[in-house]
Amino acid sequence: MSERVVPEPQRRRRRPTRQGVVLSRELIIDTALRLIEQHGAEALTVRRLGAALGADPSAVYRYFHSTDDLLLAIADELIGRAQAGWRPTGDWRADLRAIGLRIHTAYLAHPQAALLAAHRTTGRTHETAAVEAILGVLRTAGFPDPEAVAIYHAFVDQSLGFAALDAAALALPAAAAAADLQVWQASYGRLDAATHPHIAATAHLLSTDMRRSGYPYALDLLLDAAAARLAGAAAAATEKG
Amino acid sequence: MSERVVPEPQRRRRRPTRQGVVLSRELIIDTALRLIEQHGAEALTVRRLGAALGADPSAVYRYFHSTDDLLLAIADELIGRAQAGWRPTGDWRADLRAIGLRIHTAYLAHPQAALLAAHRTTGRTHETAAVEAILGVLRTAGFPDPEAVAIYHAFVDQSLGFAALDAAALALPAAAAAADLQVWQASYGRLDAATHPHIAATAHLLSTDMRRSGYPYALDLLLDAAAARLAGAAAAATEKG
DNA sequence: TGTGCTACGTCAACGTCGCCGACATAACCT
DNA sequence: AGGTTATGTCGGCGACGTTGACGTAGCACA
Repeated sequence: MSERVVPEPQRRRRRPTRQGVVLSRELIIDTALRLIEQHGAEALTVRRLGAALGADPSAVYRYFHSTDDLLLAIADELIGRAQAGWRPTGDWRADLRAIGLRIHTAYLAHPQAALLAAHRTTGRTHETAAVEAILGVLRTAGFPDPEAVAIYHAFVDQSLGFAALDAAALALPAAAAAADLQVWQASYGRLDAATHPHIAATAHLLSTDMRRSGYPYALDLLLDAAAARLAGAAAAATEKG
Repeated sequence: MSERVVPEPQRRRRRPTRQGVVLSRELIIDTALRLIEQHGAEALTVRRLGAALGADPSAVYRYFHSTDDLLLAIADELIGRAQAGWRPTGDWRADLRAIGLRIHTAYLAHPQAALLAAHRTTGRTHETAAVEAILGVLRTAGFPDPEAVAIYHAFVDQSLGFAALDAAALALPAAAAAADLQVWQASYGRLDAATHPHIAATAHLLSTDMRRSGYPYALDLLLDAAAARLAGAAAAATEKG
């Protein structure tokens, strides 16, 4: 086989499939995303994708080297969607909060792809744009460079980490996901107060709280701490100068 | 079939396999961890596990209902190793910091397994013990229950999220990992100051900072914010009472 | 020491998966 | 109009998780 995939710009012969569909990378990515969205993460198999497209499953390999290649392409699409239309307001805290929540929700909209995407450094245009935007918010807010970089690092990795964690939970097969949720009511709700007093005292709070993502609260904690450090840096500068 | 698995305490007939190995849940878990460690996460299949054990693959189903069941057992084992030997000191902040770092390092010791396990709720003994310990630290420190639960949630998911993220980086094939690191020097180091002023101004800081995990710093930020909220709650209580 | 029960290791098989080599044909170029 | 070749289709390979049936070896009890 050696090279089955032809780069998109060189494609010229758009032969329709037996069922009359004209394939393209874009169409395949959109169809894959729709498949994940409608029928769950485990529905994305090459055979099912072929069926959904109205083409032989192996036709997908004319456009992507492997399913991993396809998933990375989907991931790249997600990064673009997360950033689309964002503009800074000048309020650093509100801006960072908005960016964080955007990343989180964009990834969670397509958990399967998020799992693969979250931990890679691509260096591509969408990524560099995001890095520049976040650093810009921090530096114009008045954070000294070393602090700005450290907070940038913590902020981004926390966002991606939570996104990956929450995406993974969503990407679970339905049965496993239900079981995981059930644990908080079943197991933790019935633990003996003698052996596990703290869990017993807060079981009702736990079972409702663990249903939601912990990200928004964690994000607020991070922004709180950052604000405190900014105030500290400003005070030190005033005192000194 | 209905029930193939016999609970561990009721096992009595320890028949060796054809190759002379005496199976047990513990042996299977250890072997699975070793398999993942040596040959990557994708090497954990029932067939390969059987081969590594010196037993028929289906023998695994005498000890675990499914591969997911096995995975949960592995996850709980990792939690157990993280907590092994930990004792509270009475200083809530130091205690939480120690637990967080323990979780992080325990998962990073088995990056491939961490990737599979970090996002599961097991409800098993090691996990409940860890939950009880963390909640205990927070509640005896004086956090009101709702706040204790919220901070618990943020703390745990932050630890697991970073663990998963950093584990993923460690688990990458050597070539891909090197490429990812290189990006920070190559791509980001050469961006034009006109189009990306903030990155250009901090490129040297970025390339050194992104080499390390952002977790310790993010953890400190979280603890800072928690301490501030505890102080606020204490002040409100004093004022009121 | 012998006998019966059954836990547990083994075997073969099912349906699914990703992926690939070979083939056929329609779209384009000249 | 004819040749080239990109691209859709077909059949099949090896691996996957999982299961039902089978046999045998270990234990309990005599």
